[in-house]
Amino acid sequence: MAQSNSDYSELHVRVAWYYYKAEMTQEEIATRLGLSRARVIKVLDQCRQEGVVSFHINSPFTNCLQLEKQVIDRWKLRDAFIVPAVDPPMINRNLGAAGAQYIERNLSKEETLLGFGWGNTVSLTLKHLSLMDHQKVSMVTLSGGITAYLQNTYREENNPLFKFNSRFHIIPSPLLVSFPNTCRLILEEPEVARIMQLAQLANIVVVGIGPMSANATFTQFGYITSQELEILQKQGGVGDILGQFYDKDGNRLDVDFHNRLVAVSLEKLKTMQHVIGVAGGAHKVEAIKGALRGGYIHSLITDEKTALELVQG
Amino acid sequence: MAQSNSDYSELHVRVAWYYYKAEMTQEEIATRLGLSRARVIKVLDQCRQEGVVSFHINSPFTNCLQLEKQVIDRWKLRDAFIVPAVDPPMINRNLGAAGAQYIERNLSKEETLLGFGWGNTVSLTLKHLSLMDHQKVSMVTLSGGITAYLQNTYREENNPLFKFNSRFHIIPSPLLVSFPNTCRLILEEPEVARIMQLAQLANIVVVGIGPMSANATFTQFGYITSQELEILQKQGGVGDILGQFYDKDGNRLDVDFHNRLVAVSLEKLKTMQHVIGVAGGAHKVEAIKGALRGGYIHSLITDEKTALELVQG
DNA sequence: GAAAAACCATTACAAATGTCACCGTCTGTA
DNA sequence: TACAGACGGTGACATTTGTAATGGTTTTTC
Repeated sequence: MAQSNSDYSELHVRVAWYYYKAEMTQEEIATRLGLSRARVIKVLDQCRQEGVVSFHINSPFTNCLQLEKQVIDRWKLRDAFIVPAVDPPMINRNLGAAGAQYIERNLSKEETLLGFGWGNTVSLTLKHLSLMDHQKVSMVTLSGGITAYLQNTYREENNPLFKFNSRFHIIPSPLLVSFPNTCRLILEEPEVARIMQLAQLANIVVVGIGPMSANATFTQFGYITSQELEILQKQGGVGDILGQFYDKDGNRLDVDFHNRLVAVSLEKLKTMQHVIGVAGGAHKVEAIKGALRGGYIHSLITDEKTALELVQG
Repeated sequence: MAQSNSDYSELHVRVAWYYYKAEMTQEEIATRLGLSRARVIKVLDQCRQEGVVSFHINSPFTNCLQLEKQVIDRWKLRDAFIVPAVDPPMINRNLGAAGAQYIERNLSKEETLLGFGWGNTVSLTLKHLSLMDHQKVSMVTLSGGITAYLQNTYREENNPLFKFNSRFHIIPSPLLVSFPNTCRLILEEPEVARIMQLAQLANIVVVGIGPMSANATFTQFGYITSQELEILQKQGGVGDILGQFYDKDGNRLDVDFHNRLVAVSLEKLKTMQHVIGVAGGAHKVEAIKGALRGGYIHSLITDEKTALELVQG
């Protein structure tokens, strides 16, 4: 019954099924399959990690729906998905799970192209996405800086890039380069230009929203020095999307290093089909408001606490 | 934050989210929400029961896929979904879970009409279907005999009939009546005829396959006496779909009580868009083979063990 | 072909989860 | 007012799940 090459996931699917669908205990499963209980535990762990099993929370009537409505109305959004708040260290994990569930349920049967922005939350969303064996999904990045997508993965096989049968199109370049000139040249490279054009066709785009602070992923990655950060703040910057900073009204700042970024421009982002912002946490509220005022995102995924601040502000 | 009337599910969604997505322990959840741990356990139970949370098993590469292919080829099916086998008493539960997951993943974004046949497995499928708040789903029955759909539910609010925002169209009649004449009159009733016509439009139809034995749900419900059963067996009957018996080649038997059934006929079933049979267990193998030979179903959902018998036979 | 690494069973223990019996509170009813 | 019944908290206990240490076996690597 076991198959040579597919043994690995064969076992995983089987264990996951027995545990989550047939509601057998781990001990029963171990006995039945001739494994140690410890092994069953490990396999189940991997199943959750790698999306062999995924949990969906369906609210039949209302949950944060009340709040969702308020946020949608107040900010003229297309859609909002608001999930229960968790404590700070876990916020991004939580939002990643939220983003993934949102995407999964909004995936149509048709061929879909998913666009992904840069950042920790986005990367976590990617991580939580379950392998969708039966769906035709391709993915494309909206910026350079591939490493950021990989930071939250454990091993190679567990890499989101491999989760999809279909293509993963990555802009082959760093996110930020040293000279505007280099940047221009990279953007003109056919291989790069091709992917950025492809990105325009994405059906769903997920972007993170970066706050204006020293502990933002963006600054922590060393893309911005603390002096530069100060300058940006002086110019009224409140946050960034795809590395591009804007003020509280959402106007893109006119700063040097925007010319050194390899990323889809905010202008182009505005023309895309469905841009979803995933962000939350007290320190991001101003950044989110700016993004909303700038009209860069159509839908917002966030947590309760943040959402409350967005409607009360 | 809590809302008067929606308190009930509000809490449920919150607890489920914290447990399954944020991976908090029950104790943490209890503390955070000011509940007893026992309560959290109960709420989680209800969440699983009522589909507030649902588990999906996604096989990235292969699982029983090998077998699925074989079954599809051998019987010229459109699709097959084969899940790990469990021990006899749990078979139907398992198949119900399988049926539900299959439907959920095959639901398109568009308005969908689901048709449901009669029987225990079908009823369990219905029970496992998660409330799909964002999907437009209507349901329609293919036969009389409403009670069968309710046998596996616990309380009123937990009733599948209420799971769907949208309409649930039920043929208002018993499954079997005493005289062919009564039957004819019922079928001519506009209210009945209307729904049976509607059923023709179903995008997906799920039917059970009944075996030819005294402990089949059909006989246990008292629709058939043991003498009648014997007669049917003598005539070559191997199983039934929607109360209609057929022989091993799938030819519908010519027996009296088919004229007393309020159900979509097998002939009409054959013209439907996508008919899915859900059935498994050693005692059903012959019935399933008959159904396959008769061409009554396009796709089959079953378990490994049964599938093996189907390809080896 | 030997050392290193990966894998897995086993065991014992710790933590989380599930069950139960008991109790108080609140609500509707006679 | 009294009483029944639903609900939910509490604490003891049983079961299940998770973790870590040990040791044997297989696979990889040089």
